[in-house]
Amino acid sequence: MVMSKTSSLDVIASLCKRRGFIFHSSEIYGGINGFWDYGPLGCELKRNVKEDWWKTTVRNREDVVGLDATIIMHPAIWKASGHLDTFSDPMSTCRACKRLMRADQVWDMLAENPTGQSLQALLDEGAEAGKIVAWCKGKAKGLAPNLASVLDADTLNAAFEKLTADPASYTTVQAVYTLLANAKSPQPAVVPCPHCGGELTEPRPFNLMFKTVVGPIDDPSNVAYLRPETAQAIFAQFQNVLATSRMTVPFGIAQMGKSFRNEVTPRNYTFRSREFEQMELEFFIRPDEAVELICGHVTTMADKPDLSVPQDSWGWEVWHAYWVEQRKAWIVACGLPEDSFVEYWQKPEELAHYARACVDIEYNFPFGIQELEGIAARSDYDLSQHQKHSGKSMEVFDEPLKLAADKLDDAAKTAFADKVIAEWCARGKSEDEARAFVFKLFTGKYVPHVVEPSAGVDRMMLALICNAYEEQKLTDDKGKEDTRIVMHFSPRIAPVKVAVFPLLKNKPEIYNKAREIFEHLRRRYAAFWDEGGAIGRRYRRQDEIGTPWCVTIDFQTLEDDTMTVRDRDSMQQERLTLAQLKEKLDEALLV
RNA sequence: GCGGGCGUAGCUCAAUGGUAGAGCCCCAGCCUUCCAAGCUGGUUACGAGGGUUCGAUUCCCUUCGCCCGCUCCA
Repeated sequence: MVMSKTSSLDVIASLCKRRGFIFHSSEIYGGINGFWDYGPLGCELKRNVKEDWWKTTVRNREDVVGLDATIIMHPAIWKASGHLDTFSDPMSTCRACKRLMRADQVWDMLAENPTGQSLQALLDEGAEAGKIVAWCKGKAKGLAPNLASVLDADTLNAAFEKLTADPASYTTVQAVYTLLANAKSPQPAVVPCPHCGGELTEPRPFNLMFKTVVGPIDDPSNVAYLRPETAQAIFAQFQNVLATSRMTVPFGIAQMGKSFRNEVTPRNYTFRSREFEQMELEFFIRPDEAVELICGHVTTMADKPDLSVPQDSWGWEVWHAYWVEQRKAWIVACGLPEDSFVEYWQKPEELAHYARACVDIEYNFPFGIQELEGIAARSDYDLSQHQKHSGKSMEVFDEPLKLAADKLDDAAKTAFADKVIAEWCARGKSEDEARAFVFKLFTGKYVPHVVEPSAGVDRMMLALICNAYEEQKLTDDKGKEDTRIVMHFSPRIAPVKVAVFPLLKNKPEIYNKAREIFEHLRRRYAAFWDEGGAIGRRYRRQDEIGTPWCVTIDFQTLEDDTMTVRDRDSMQQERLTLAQLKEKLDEALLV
């Protein structure tokens, strides 16, 4: 058997369409970029992935509860989270060198690049018009070749006249650079590209969040956004969940649902879609200082802890590592082999300013190694932001912490406070901030920290589909070659679990017995009935959609109630009774 | 958003300034005692809009989508 695992995305996309996994959204109207629909099999697969995640993350645990919040929320949430600022920068493109850049960063970029620094040096020497002209005729040809004064002698002359007539107006790099681009141009002045001197387009709003209007009046005061991530609702509803779920820190809140991002470049099939679905968990933990007060010490990764069962003494670092392991275990359970993905620990300089650590789980897609899921240790950033912006307390009261603090005498408290203040100051925080935090801690209160495993449903599905796809070259007994396409989905996520065939459809006794068995099985498992064509063809059809087992009812079934159970991957057959078959399925499918 | 390439049936691909064809898939029927067998019949396409032309799937323009690169990426 010759196997081929390296398949292009085109071949996979073609199968997905042919068999009803994935369609392009709005296809009859020409499609719409960055939006994809799941067909009959795709939606079963998606449902299975989500249910498996939910069961593993929420139902099978005692320390995680769920939330299902709205997609449209108060716009202040996105102000507090930082999305409104970071997702909506006006962008300009250079007409000459085609670079895209944030309009508000143009002058900073110039100041930091060789062109700006070269000009600054000229100004520092006391910029005379003649020197600037010489610069345009010399150095600038390499640094800013598309600058109007470099390209065009008339513009350069006009610039010279203005520099000579009014030197006081041209004392900054920005003023001179702008003049060199605009000396002869009609109004309005253009902004020159910091990279090449070419003309930038007008800044265009580049909103990565989808905007909408709440209520019938289309007015800026009614603007709201489709959420760019599901996580923020969890923070916004944190106190409600805490108050009603009878949970205490450490515990988690999970949510699955649609999110929307106006991606610059939707690319790579469903990988980067504008409408996508997330599975996010916010797992709230005690700050390390609280752990220390309660347990007397904080377990870190240096202690090489056993990560299988959570412990009270774990600090954020261990909790983070724990969730990385949990998430990897789930991914493997869904059918992605351990060696098909990599765990990438972001380097300190790559981390967002509030993040303490972030691990990307990356899968080796046909188009490259790309992120499936991220597990971030986000400190108390999110809850603190919402506390600040909403004015509502995001603190919890931690009884064991209060009891532990009460046992300390004043001297011990002072010593502890001094230690924490020193640590905080070493991390660049203010002494006042640290003191306030410790004071709260002694009363049993703090804003919880959070570890956030955030996975993309669609990315997971794409990885599962890519991983499952295989073309096998088979040679039969007579030496005839044949290609078998198999989707090796794990039974847990396979869209159809079991297919039922009557060996012959024109023999009523077999047919009726098969229907009876099918009706029995379908009530418990996603089952599929197929009576069309030869038996081999029916097996191959199921291979292509990844059905793990096919059962065939034949004459022997009528005698001893056994049926042929054919395994997708090995193509081996065995005879089982209905009870034995159910046992086999239950064992493989239990999450 | 820019540059380049590409859009013909569900899929993979032909041909053509003058009625668009194949293989596979799919559907119905016959046949069939375990791996895409056979026979009969059937559905389905020039991405969209405009222009040139007696006539455009073919030439031109616009648009939409896909692919590659650039750019961007809490």
